[in-house]
Amino acid sequence: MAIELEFPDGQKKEYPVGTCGREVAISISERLGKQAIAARLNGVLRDISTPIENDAKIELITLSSDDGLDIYRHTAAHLMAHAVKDLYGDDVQVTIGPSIENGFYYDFYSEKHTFTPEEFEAIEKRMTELAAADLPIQREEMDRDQAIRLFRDMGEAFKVELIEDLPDEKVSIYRQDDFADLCRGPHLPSTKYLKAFKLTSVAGAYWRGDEHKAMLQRIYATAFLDKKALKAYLHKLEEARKRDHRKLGKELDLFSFSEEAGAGLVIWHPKGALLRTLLEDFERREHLKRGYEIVIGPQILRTELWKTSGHYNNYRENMYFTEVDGQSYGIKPMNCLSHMLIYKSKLRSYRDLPLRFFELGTVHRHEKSGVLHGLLRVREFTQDDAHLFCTPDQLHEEIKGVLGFVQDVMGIFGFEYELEVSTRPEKSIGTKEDWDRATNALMEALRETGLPFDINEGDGAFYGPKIDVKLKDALDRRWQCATIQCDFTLPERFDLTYVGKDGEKHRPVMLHRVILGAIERFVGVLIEHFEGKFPLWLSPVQAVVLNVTDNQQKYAEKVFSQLLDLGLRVKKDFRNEKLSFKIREAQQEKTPYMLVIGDQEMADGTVTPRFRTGKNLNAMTPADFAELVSRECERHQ
RNA sequence: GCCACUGUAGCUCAAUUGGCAGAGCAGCGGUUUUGUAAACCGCAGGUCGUGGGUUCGAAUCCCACCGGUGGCUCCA
Repeated sequence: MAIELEFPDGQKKEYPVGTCGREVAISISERLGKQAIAARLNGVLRDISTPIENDAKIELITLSSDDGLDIYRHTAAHLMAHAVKDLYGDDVQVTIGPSIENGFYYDFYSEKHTFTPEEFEAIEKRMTELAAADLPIQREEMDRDQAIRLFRDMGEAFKVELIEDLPDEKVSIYRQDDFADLCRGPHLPSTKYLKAFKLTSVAGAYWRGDEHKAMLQRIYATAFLDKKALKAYLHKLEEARKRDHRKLGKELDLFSFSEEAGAGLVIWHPKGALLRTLLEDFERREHLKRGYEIVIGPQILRTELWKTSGHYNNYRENMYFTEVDGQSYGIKPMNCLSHMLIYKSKLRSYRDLPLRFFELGTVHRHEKSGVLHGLLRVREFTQDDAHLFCTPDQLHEEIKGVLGFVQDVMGIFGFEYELEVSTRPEKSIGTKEDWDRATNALMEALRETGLPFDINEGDGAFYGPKIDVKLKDALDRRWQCATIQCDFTLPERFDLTYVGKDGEKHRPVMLHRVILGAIERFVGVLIEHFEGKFPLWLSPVQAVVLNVTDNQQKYAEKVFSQLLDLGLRVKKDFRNEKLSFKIREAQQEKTPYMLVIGDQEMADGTVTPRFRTGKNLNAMTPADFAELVSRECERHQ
């Protein structure tokens, strides 16, 4: 029997026959300063105490690794459940509690008790006591039936249900003191390792993620290896809250929502509307550059057409309907229909393809009330939507073109993003050949760009596979923005054709795609990304003219109108206030440039620009300043 | 939609266990003419989200509805 050990630093070592696994692990862990808390045994994560019975390849896991931290948090989840059971006993049933990014959660079920944040401190206190008690955490394997009996006797019905659904004959449970939990593991050897955790929120969650099943109470918590890291994380959260787009949207007077207008409907104020317009102008330019044609369709289309497209059957509960002259109309939740009508408006030849129809299309979707979230989830929004129609041969190049477009645009804004390919779901239409061809086209194009991507098996639309692009917001939440979707149904349902070289009719391939996604959502992510300090080319107000006293007002007016004429987005503040007061306000509005005009500037025919970082430039003429601004804007576009 | 929490002046927040609704900022009127993040004085501003109910009396307790927050399910 031979054991090959791999240390966290990559160093490897062989151990001789006959060595007991536990001893090896412990002795190694001692050599590492007791840092090893788990091990990857022949590729599988296991407890550090796992006995080794055969030849084995062991990779030691320390807390400083991602796996280690994950195990740490998972054990912390058990600790929380343990504390909750200690405090609330049989009033509360345990269910599951995994580790997540930055922490963990545990779902509890109770008819008698509702958790509130006021109780967090008491739970944390109990957790700290249990951790300090240095309780050994022991794994135990038992037969399914035995485990079912065990948890049934404990009154843990949810655990019983879990075990009943497990395929294995043997299940493992973890014990610490009198607390036992069904768990695959692995876990830390003892509770004493847990040093820094904090309960953060309580929320509802469906049992097994099914909205028809019981509603559980989920307690979210964060956990780090030490108090310092925990504090740093909490500080980061605090900072993130400061850049919340809902807060900044109000402070910067960009947009609002109105209870009177209705939920999920954005009201764009002058500065927000200008920001949005600048984005839209940018989009039109970028699309025209890439061979897209701008089109515009109606906001409502007859319900019959939504029946043809399949939306009436598959998407009706998300749609709004209205009646005109006794005819039923559907308010569009998507822009594809009119684009297809344009395609169908005349006979198409293979020579016409690819066709790329672009529309800044406003859509309405009846989103469930509970999901609305600032600009990130609304009921009326505008997509930078395009539909590409091409021959099967062109598909690959078209997808590559869109991916390149996405890369360019994300680069301009400096966004981090993740890519996912979603493959065929169970409920879907189209032939296997269609799906394979399209999925391969998506993946091949992605491989050629060299960007890393994940595969989301079975998560495609029912009509075709897709690539999703997810941006990260200030709280590290992912928001889907860009998406590229292949569609086999709509060309079929609408009988779209083109005449091929052979003179025969063929079916074009259709791609739905958006780059920013929804302008509303994108603006929301953008606000958080830049913390409201938009780059000059996107700033609704690029500069504000400030006079020091009334004495320079006439000259300042002249400068102001000159800059307006030169195309700058400029405001003036000639109020009878101290300069420092006006600068403070301009700073709070995050205006990029403040143009100070005092007697000196008036005498020289100049302005002194102050950037929002606090940096002053040398005095310059208004024309030179306008030149500087336009140069700076060009760099970003 | 579901679970929990929540709604007071334009904004940010107060209001002892039910007993006359308050502050700062913003606004308005004065004074002040000011050089890089807050000059000073005064005035005005609210049917306490809406509608019911309990009570001698409700911002406060109960119910319904409309919003919002944190999640879940769903999604751009």
